[in-house]
Order: sequence, then C-alpha cells, then structure tokens
Amino acid sequence: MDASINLEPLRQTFTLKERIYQVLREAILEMDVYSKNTDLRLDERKIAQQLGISRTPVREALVRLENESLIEIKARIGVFIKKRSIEEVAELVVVWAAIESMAARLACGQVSQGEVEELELIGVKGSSENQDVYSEANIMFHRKILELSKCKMLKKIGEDIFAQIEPARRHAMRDPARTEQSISDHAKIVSAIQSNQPEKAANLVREHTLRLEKYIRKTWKNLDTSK
Amino acid sequence: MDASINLEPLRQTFTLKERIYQVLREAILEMDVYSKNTDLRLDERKIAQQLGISRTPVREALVRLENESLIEIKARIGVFIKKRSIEEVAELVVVWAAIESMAARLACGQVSQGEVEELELIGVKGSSENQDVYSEANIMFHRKILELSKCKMLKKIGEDIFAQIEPARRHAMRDPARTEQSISDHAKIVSAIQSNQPEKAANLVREHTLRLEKYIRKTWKNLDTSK
DNA sequence: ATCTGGTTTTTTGTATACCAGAAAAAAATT
DNA sequence: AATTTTTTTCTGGTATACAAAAAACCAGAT
Repeated sequence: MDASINLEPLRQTFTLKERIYQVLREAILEMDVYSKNTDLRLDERKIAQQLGISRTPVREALVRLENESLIEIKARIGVFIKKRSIEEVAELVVVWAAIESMAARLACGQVSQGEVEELELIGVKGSSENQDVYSEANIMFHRKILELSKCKMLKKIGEDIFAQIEPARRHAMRDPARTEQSISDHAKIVSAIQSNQPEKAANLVREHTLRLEKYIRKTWKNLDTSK
Repeated sequence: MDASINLEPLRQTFTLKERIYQVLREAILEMDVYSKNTDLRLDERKIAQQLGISRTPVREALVRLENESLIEIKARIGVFIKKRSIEEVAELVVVWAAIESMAARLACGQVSQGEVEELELIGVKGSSENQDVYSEANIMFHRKILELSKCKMLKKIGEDIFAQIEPARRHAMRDPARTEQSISDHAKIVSAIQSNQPEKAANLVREHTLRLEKYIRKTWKNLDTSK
C-alpha cells in the first residue's frame, strides 16, 4: 500500500429527473389533497417552465410518480394528483398493519436497551402537547418500529405505503380522543418488545393499526368528491 | 334506452410506453438472471430499434421498471437488470410472509365453500407431477390466498413483491424434498381457513413462508457474482 | 511490454420539434 | 335560441437532435 490519499467516491445523483422526482413527490405529499378547492392538476409544461428546464426530465419524474400511484397520467388529457378513495386508504392501512406487525415481531429479541428506551420516549411523546406534536411523534413511533426490525426491505416498503396513506391520515386524524388510546397502546407495545414477547408485540401492533382502519372507515366525511 | 349494442370501452393501452413496459417487464421476469452468462445489460437504443420506435417511450418504460427495482439505470453508463443479493431476497420473503399472513387472516370467515375448494385443489396439485407443475401450482396457491383476502391492495403489493422474489425463487427451488413439506403445509392452511381460524391460518402461512426464507439463506450458491 | 495522455466511441441525459387526440370555443345551421 | 358543425387550443405522446459523461481505444514515450 502506498501513502496516496484515500478519497471517497464523489458519486451523487446529478440527474435532473431524480431531483425533480423528489421535489414533486414532497410537494404532493405535503399538499392537502382532500380540501376541495385544491387544484389537482399538474401541467408538464408549466412545471418545466417554472424549473427552467425541458419537459423530458419532468415527464420521467411523472412516470415514476404515477408508478407509485401518487398521480395519474391521462393520455392527452392531463396529469392529476390522485385522491385515494376511502376503500383504498383503508386497504393500505391493512397492508401497513401487516408489515408493521411483522416488524414488531422481528424487533423482539434483537433490540438493545438503548433502542427500547428511544422507542418508549417517542411513544409517549405528545401526550401533554398539542395535536401536531402528537401526530409527528406518532409517525416517528411507527417508523422506529420498522427500523428496529433491522429488516431494510420491511422498512422501505412500509414507508412507501405510509407515504400513500399519509395525506388521508393527516386529514382524518383530528380526534383528540384517539390520542389517549394511542398513547396507551404504544406503552403496551414497548413493553412487549422489551420483554421479548414477539407474538404479543405483533398482535398489539396489528390491532393498534387496524383500529385506525376502522376509525377511518367510520369517520370519513365524503372526502372523495368528484371522480 | 335504445337497442344499440353496448360495447366495452376499448381504452386498452394505446400508449407505447405502457406496452413496452409490459413487454420488458415480462421479458425480465422470465429471464434466468442468476445464470452467470446472462447479459444483464439493456440497451435503450437497441430496444428502440428492435421495436422500431424512438428512445423516448422506451426510456419512460425503463424509468418505471427502475422504480420497481427490477432494473438499475446508471447515468451515462448503462441500464442493468438487477440481481438481488441473498440478503435482499431473504428480506423480501419476510415482507411477503407478512403480507400473505395477513391475507390468510382476512380470508377466514369470508370465503365461500367453492373458493376453499379451489384453493385446496391448487394446494395439493403437483404432488404427483413434476417439479415445474408443482412450482407453478405453488405460485398459484399463494396468489389465491392473496385473492381470497378480498383486499385489492394486499394482493397488488403482494404480487409486486413476489415479482421481485420470483427470479431467485425459481433458481433456488430445485429441491424435491421441499415439495412434500410444502404440500402438507398447504393442506393445513386450507383447513385453517375453511374452519375459520384466523389466528392459526395466519401463523401457518407465516411460518410456511419464513421456512422459504431460511431455506434460501441456507442453500444460496454464491449466485451474486460481480457487483 | 507498459505506462501515460489524449482522442474517439459509446451510452445515457436533456432540449426541442412535431404529432394526435381531446376539450373548449367559435361559427354555422336549423 | 338551441343545436350541430367546424375550428382552435390545450395536453400529453413520440421522434429527433444534440450535450455530457463514462468507457474504450490508441499512439507515443519510457
């Protein structure tokens, strides 16, 4: 070995389509899709103009977003942000429950004391704070469980699904009564993981998430207008 | 209402990018990716030429395939069919187990007698036949469970994941000894669903699929050369 | 023969131009 | 005035041209 300097490979995604994809994705996810007056239309040309580039990379980003069901490209008609129906959202929550339940199962018996404490901290957070803080902490809690599974694919796919649910979840979850129940659920989940009870942890997580499914089905206020 | 014939809307995929996507996807999935001499490279221009079209729609199809992790587009280097590592495949099987386990759970209590019989027929098929027949039937069995859940998203996501596993599964599953075990598992699963025991059905499916995970981890023959 | 450096070739990325279908607006007809 | 027809415009789809980065090649020097 010689004494030459050891440089890390630069390697960065310089491609426009990648950056546009990320920008658009974030913008779509943060948009309040279900408020009626929101314009659900996207215009290739306009986006390209605004970004000062050509349509080509924009289109490629859009194709990707369509593939993730975040938008819908109707040939020669237009590009539209997809508003999921109650049925679709509820079903996605079921899938989410399946994945997170497995994550909790795997987390058992392979988490350090420190990791459990982190999870616990997140899980009870927001109990005394406002709704937004709770909501954010709630997301983090579920993210953390995916992470503790140490299964990258489980985490990745779980988060992909969550991204699709998120707009609806944010809109539907306005009930403070749910917060308490949720906090209590979280505590039980932490306890089960800590005491290495995979079966119990899996069941708790599943039921916890499926309760969200039921709640969404019940309280959905005809959000999907038009179509 | 007049008496004019009521034609289904044609509306099929008129766009090239859609058709190319499907053609390429099928071609990739049927390819034996793990045999070393397979050329893992795809050439945009060549594909476009072969199909007698321009690069643009081909590229959009490729972007989609990349988004599904079936290929990898390296900027200004090339397009490559993705060869998943043992770790990735094993993890995907775990995700698959999670999803299918939930599907089996949901199937309980909402399947007709006819549907159970269909499932049973598929499940035991191939026991006396050759490996290929068994393999095909095996896929069908798992597909059917997803279907019986009556949850479209569960089915869709399950199949997406399966598509990613399939190439490896086909390559790794050459052990006839596994067939018997599998057939026996299937029978138990059918029985649990038929007798409406969701907890049991879910557990059986999960363990059945996780057994595949263990098997893959054990028998993988250094398939991922290069990288 | 091997290393070095530049040059050529290959391959994808991006921009631009034009096409075709659909929707909207305008004009013609009843 | 209402309806039909025509025209225009708008939008995504496809083709083509060129740019840029990576890889392959090659010639000269060592």
